[in-house]
Amino acid sequence: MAFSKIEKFTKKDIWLADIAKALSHPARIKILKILAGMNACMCGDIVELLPLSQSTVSQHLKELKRVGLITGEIEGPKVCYCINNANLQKAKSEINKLFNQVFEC
Amino acid sequence: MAFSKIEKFTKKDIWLADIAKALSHPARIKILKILAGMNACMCGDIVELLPLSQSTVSQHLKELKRVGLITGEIEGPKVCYCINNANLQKAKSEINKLFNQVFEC
DNA sequence: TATATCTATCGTATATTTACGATTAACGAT
DNA sequence: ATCGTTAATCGTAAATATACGATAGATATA
Repeated sequence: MAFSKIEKFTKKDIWLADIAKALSHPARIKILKILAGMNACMCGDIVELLPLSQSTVSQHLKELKRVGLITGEIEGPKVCYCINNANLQKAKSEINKLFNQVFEC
Repeated sequence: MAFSKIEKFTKKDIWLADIAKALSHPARIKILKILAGMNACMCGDIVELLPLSQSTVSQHLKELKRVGLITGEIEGPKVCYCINNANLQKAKSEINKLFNQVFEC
């Protein structure tokens, strides 16, 4: 790769691509669904619901947190993960906007 | 990585992740917007609109074609790329479904 | 205070992605 | 038939992602 060319694109496109990247692994899709199904937030029993090790799940959670789709609050010895509804809403609407923009061809 | 665990997830989640992966680079987001702006399909002058080499753009086009978001028809010595509206529509609605599913928490 | 539990991080191995230049293949025009 | 144009593919290098076990840090409980 020598050097990444990512900085040559618009902030918006970089942001959209970054959200898409966070959604680009089935484990992370599943984590979002699990967190939704719990309706209150929940801690890392997520690990038991995924066919992956604790450390790998932790990495996937970190990636979702990085783009702001979830939050993780320390609660005693556990960590309580939640969907970040505001950011999810923003992601949804921006992705929709992209699709609509691409449709009008 | 030793072995990928992707086959341990549902077909639907794998498919969603795959679409997201195709959208996970700003060059591919921009390519979709370019193709939309042309409203008829167009050939690889896309290259001139991107800060990337011809071979790199070709790889990005291949990735978008792989997941079916665009089509590429040979037209003489050129290749004419188009948005695949049906597949784009499907992607849009499934991603929306995912977001709505995750919201109801 | 010692112990058990939970989760992030470190170190590491392997796979995949990104990017480029060079080459090849396919075609139209001369 | 040759030449120029277009775009895919090959070979390669470097960056990033995926996955795990081991370890470390934080905390609740005994």
